[in-house]
Amino acid sequence: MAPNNNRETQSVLQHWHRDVPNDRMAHMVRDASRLLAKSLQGRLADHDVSFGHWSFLRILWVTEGLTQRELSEEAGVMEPTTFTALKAMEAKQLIERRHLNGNRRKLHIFLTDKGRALKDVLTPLAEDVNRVALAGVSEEDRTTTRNTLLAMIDNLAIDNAAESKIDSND
Amino acid sequence: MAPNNNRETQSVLQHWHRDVPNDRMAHMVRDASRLLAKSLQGRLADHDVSFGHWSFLRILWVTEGLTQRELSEEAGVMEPTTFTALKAMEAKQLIERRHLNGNRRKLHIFLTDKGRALKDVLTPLAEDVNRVALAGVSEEDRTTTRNTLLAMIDNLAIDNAAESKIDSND
DNA sequence: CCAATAATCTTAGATATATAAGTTTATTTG
DNA sequence: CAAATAAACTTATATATCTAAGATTATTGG
Repeated sequence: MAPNNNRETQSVLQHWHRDVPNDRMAHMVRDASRLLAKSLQGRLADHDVSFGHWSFLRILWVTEGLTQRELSEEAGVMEPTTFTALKAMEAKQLIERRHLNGNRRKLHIFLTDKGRALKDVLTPLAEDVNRVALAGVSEEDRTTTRNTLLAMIDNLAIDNAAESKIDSND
Repeated sequence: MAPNNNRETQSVLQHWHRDVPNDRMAHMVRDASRLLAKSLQGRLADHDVSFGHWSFLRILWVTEGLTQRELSEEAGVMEPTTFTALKAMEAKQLIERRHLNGNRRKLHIFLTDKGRALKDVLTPLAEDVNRVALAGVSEEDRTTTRNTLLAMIDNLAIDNAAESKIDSND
């Protein structure tokens, strides 16, 4: 069936089903991350929302009025990333950027009605991707995996902080 | 200790330690993936090798002479990505691109001595990152996590193939 | 209160990735 | 065997991300 695309699919599967060296967790995480992004992206594209914009919308649906810096921290990306995304989102009239209380440094971000309305449309798409991705995985294994990922995130955050400390010791 | 950087570190940790919704595995995978990349990148930078180049070197250390297309499949990336990386790697004299047997279409990739010699230098760095990332995680949990990731990769590869099939039905 | 410092946003430029479309070369088939 | 098709590489362009450095505005300490 469908001899057309699927070259990529096949090769990813082949790759991981051959031999997975015991010390290469990083590759699996990377592959999974790319595929997750692609799956969500495909669904979001139907609503003219990019993957990057979605990650900020998601935060704003919970809390409006955060500054760009706060949004960066919440999203776990650097400020220029946030800046670029928010400028584009402003142009698309998903958000507004406003100075509050006469503070001309901080920029607070608010959703437009359009941006707010997307919540009910897009949230199910992300849930769908998670559901598809985890099909056939037991609740117990999901929990274990979540804990492992959490441990990795902790370990690596510390490692990266240590690295950048060394760098600045020149 | 070091009140300088660590803002990022702190926020990533805070973020994940607050509340992890049951249906948001995707975010953890994405965060872990970014941090893994950053950790390795920091180590590779000392040897003037980028993260992208490393992923091709790694394949070539096992098998030289693959075509660009084969390398793309093995690395799990699209051909333009491979093309750009390999051109840069050729310029850095890490690889050579050669036509074989008079076939002027396929380009086969071979390591230079310089590229080959990097294996013993860089491999430990990747192993180091994996070791750091997984510190404190039991062998059993690692296996479970690997299996979950493998299931996710399988599920998503199928999902993406289905999506692109729908797209081409216009 | 004002000069130094810090915070915040912005700009510039790099890397890693993708999709879409173009070019060249091989292969297949009427 | 020549035209059509397919394979492989390349170019163009876009998105998501980063680091480094610049500009502006607040805050703080003498």
